[in-house]
Amino acid sequence: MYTPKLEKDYRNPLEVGLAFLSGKWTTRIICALANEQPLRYKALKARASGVTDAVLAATLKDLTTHGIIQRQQFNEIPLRVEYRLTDKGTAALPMLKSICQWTQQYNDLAGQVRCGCGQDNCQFDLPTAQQHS
Amino acid sequence: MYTPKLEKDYRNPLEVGLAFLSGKWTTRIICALANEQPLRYKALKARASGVTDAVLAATLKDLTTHGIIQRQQFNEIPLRVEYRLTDKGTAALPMLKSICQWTQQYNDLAGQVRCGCGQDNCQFDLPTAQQHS
DNA sequence: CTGTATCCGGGAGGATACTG
DNA sequence: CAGTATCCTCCCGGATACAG
Repeated sequence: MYTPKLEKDYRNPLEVGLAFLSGKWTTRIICALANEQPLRYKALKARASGVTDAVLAATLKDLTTHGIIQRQQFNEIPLRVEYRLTDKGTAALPMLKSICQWTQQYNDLAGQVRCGCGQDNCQFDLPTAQQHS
Repeated sequence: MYTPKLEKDYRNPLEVGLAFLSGKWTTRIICALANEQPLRYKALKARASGVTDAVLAATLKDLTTHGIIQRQQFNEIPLRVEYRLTDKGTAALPMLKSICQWTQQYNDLAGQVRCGCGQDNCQFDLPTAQQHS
């Protein structure tokens, strides 16, 4: 189990918000859930390609703790767990969108970056610049 | 000098944009410049209280490289350097604002976090929740 | 005054093995 | 199926000393 030693030094809400999104897999999970809900653990792992169980589980727990996603467990055999965005998580989407747009508007990223979540309608999978201009 | 060994794995513009803002002092410098322009090196250091020269210089160079701030050097004795936001940097402010608002709306941060930039009119110094509701 | 060079610690994130 | 336990690597950010 990981427990931080040093205290964070947040000086305004902006930094707190940024900290929520700073995890390597955080936005990828939000992205996946924004396109398809609910998703099971295994489905999330497939969409966040490259993540290991240890890191995925930690990220999901973190997002759940912060109230961005919701965990629903069904005690079946085999075990089934479904994740979906909370209202807070859904409310974050326009914010993420604005970051995405700013980046595209001021950088030449044409064709260089794709979401890779595997969903054709992924709203963060925007390969061409100025798509939203 | 620091040179990264592993390549970053950006999958969409969102992650690229987030990476710009991920430095510990990045938003603090943008915040300070948003309230007062131009600012000299020493003034920036005072406003981003706690930063060391090595880290401040690295952050400024990074922001300059990414076209978010502009560096103007006057070859006087003693040396004078002024920093200000570029158009790209200014365009980032609404985006930062949206992050700030989302955080405040969905978290109880009343009185807990302040910018500390020392400017009375700092637009990121928002101590009470729902200030923008 | 405005930085750079160098060294260093801590922690996020990853690999692997194992479990209810 | 859906995780946890443990160990480990890599690099960001900080301290200090020094330079143009």
